[in-house]
Amino acid sequence: MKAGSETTATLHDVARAAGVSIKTVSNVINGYPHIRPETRERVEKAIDQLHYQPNRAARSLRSGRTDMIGLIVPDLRNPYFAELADDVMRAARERGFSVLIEQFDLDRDSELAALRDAHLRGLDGILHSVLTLEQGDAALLERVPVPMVLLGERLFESSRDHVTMRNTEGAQAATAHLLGLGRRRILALGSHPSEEFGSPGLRLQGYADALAAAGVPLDDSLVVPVDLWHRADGADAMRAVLDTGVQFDGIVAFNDSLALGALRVLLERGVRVPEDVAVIGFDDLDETRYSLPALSTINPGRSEIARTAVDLLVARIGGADAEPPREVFTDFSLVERESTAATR
Amino acid sequence: MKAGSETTATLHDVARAAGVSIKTVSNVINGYPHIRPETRERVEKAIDQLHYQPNRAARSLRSGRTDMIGLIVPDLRNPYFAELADDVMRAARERGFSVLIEQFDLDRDSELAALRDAHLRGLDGILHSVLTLEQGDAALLERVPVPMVLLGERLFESSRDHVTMRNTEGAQAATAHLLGLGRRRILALGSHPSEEFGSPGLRLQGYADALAAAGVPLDDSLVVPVDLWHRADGADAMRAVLDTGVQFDGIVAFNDSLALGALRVLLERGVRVPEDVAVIGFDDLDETRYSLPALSTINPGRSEIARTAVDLLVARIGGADAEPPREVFTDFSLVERESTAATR
DNA sequence: CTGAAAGCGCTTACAG
DNA sequence: CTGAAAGCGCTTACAG
Repeated sequence: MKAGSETTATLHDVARAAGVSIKTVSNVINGYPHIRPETRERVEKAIDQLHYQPNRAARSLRSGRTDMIGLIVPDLRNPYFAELADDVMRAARERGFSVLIEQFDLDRDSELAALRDAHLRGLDGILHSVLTLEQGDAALLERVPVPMVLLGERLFESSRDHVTMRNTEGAQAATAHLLGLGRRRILALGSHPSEEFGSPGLRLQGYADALAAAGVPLDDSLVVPVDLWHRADGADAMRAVLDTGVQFDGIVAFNDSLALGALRVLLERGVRVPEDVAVIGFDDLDETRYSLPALSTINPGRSEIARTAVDLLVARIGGADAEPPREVFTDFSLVERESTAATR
Repeated sequence: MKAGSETTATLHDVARAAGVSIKTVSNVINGYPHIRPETRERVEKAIDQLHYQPNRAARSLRSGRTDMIGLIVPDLRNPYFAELADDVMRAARERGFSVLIEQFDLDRDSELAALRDAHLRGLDGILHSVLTLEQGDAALLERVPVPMVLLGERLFESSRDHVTMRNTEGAQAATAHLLGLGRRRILALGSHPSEEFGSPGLRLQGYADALAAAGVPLDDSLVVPVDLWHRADGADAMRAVLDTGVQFDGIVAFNDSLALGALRVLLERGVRVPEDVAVIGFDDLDETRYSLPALSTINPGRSEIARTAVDLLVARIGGADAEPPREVFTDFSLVERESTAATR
């Protein structure tokens, strides 16, 4: 054993240096009580001198835990998921977990592949942000060999916990907000006609509910399907709508990216926001504060979603694995900014 | 051994089911040649039936590898780092590695803490996006127990590989572009007066170089310090500049977020872009395509930075650990969009 | 081409 | 309060 050697010290090296058994060193490291102060001190000194850091693979092999959770999300270029990842990492860290992120690229095959990935076996648990999973995939979810919590809309029954916002109520609040400004021809931007459930379907439902409650008939020409919810798609859809000549005085966009894309086109075409058209989005992305005009939006409580999901997962990891799956809805709030300021 | 048992199969279970030794199973899994086809087939069948997945902790303990690399970045709310993380994950995956992301929250203590984190020991290598590290921290970098590649400006000498863009040349190109449009009073937005090196210092140098080359004297009142480079900071700085009454006809913002924040304030105040003021940023964030007007910017070759850094790291992990540290500069390009369109 | 055995570095009953 | 020993599930020389 050379002083200053580059080779990594093990528990045995520390034990030898401190003149105790490896059990005692392990006890000190893992914070067990009932160790004589002078023993503890000697061990800690040896740890410092040798720059000892436990071998995580050995610890995991023995304990069966890795203190890592996986976060499976569509992609981090989408600011919603980047901000979600940030929130999840903060919540996980508070609970003593690191986060391994896996992207899956917006298509179904890629999403399924992520759930079959062998890496899952090396994680204590998985947070999965659902995009295309459906009832037929429930069996696949059962086969994931670790605890798992789903984020986003529950499209199906499964044995897994699940955390989501109140999509329908959020969209209803957004629509009611525009109705309260006196708007009557409100575009619903981002529907997915083929999906009854999932965020698009639920948000469309909320839109319809709000109209019904206000006695405003639903005009199908105001419901605009947009397949992907990126900014470019919102811009494209907005151009198409303007080109048809359909009249409207408000927009409920089903996410902020769509709203921001639409905003850009409206301004480009000389449509004034909010004077001519009031616009509200969904997600409360950081950048909605800085768009021109600043975008009103539904804050889905993303931090709370992250915290709740991590807590549920940690509980499962901690042994609450037999309990029935839980479904948690988080609170949302309406954020009023310039794009829906009163103008009349 | 119950059929359909929930307990996880091990190599021994597979070996027993296939009637071979665990060595043979291991050989099949790790793709060694020279296995009789029928043996391989029997083993593969047993693996399928038992849903066998290797225990990664055991594999790591034995092999000394985890097939995971760490990515240490300031924070994912910043779109630059979210897009970088995306690029790094794609590059890593191609090389067979997963990515564990660690954020460090923009302050020095947090950045240093990330480098001391015990989790590093469980990774095959580290990619670290430098924010505040300086010469005095070189010793700390030596102590990181795994291969490491630094991203971003090299502020100091160390024994680690390093990948960055040509900051000075990029800023020079951006400034020259505005000069080429006939602009003469060009704001430099985002300087850090106390830092001579690092991105802010190098970009300011490029700005100064371009002015000098064009014979335009540098006016200190046009060099605007901005501490943080978030959109809100760009907006605040822009308001402050407009309030002083300083005249200008161009802006070189030291990153896109600053540019986007400034853009918002300019439009709010009725300043026309690019007619009154031409604006160019730095980073080529996805959203610069969709701002109003679309933002010209310097594309730093982020994907190439990510790929290069991952490749260097993988080479170190693969044993090229004795070679002297390499410094790699990636190519940038100037992306012309509406915010610097010719108007005269 | 395949097998028996050692050992990676921990944690955890089991003793004392 | 501390020690000696087993064993987590792999990979890897070493034999044959």
